[in-house]
Amino acid sequence: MPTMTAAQRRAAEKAEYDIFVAECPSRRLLDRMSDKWVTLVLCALEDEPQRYSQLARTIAGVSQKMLTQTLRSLERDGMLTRTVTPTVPVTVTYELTGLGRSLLVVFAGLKDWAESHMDAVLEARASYDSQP
Amino acid sequence: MPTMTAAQRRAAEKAEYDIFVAECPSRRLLDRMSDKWVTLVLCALEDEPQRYSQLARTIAGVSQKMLTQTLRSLERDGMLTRTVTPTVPVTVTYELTGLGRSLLVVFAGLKDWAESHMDAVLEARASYDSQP
DNA sequence: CGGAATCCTGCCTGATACTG
DNA sequence: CAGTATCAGGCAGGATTCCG
Repeated sequence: MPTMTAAQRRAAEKAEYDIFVAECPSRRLLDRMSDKWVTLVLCALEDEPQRYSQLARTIAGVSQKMLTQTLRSLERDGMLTRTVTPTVPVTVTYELTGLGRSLLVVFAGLKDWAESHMDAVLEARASYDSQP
Repeated sequence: MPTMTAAQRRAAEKAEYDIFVAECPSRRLLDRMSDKWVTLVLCALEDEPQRYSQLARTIAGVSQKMLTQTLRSLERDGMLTRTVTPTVPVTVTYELTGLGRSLLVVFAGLKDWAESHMDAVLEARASYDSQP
């Protein structure tokens, strides 16, 4: 439904850029960043620009379809640049932009958290599962 | 599944806690944290414990199914506690644990990024779309 | 109120084949 | 090498109904 209810419109006006409003661009952004492949692609490009096939190898388990789709959307959002070098065969290089790099900083925090708190999570999970 | 294949065990030994290995617990954690509802639930519980119906109202657009599913998984992972008060009708309260609160700090960074870089993304997107 | 159970739809995703 | 196109399936996720 393209129209908003009165309640939705009221909420939108009241708190612009509210992450809890589904229609808010900031929420859309959050949804996009929540994409599992987005995180991995950005992390893979952290140190240096990479070619398509390199990315495919680094990110184990991704299909070409998803990799291409993710790269396109990230390019569209200004997170990375796509450079085609007309060699034979053609060479395509992906590189983070400043914007993408700034997001990477946030993701780095996420990654650090995952690696340092994983034990606690596994413990909690085991404890939960052992209960009737 | 308690058992690992030889290949999985080899991968686990070779690069422990490698985010790019699909079988790695840290990757699993990342996948889970990438869940869009997880982010929103944790943000909703930031200030104070909330009841089920309060959460459903705060997080616009979530179905009961997804809300319940997300809450269960977060409880299992030790991110929040579920307290049942036997009133009539029953009252269920969800509250962040220390672990959950530590993750919230990371998410806060994500939220800030989304709200402060949204304009740049929208600009990049418009520029991308205007090209042939 | 706070779910659990059920059914059903769609799009996410993988596999395969083809192009430049 | 770096994709695009197509097909097919599986499961995420929504809507609905019922229960303690």
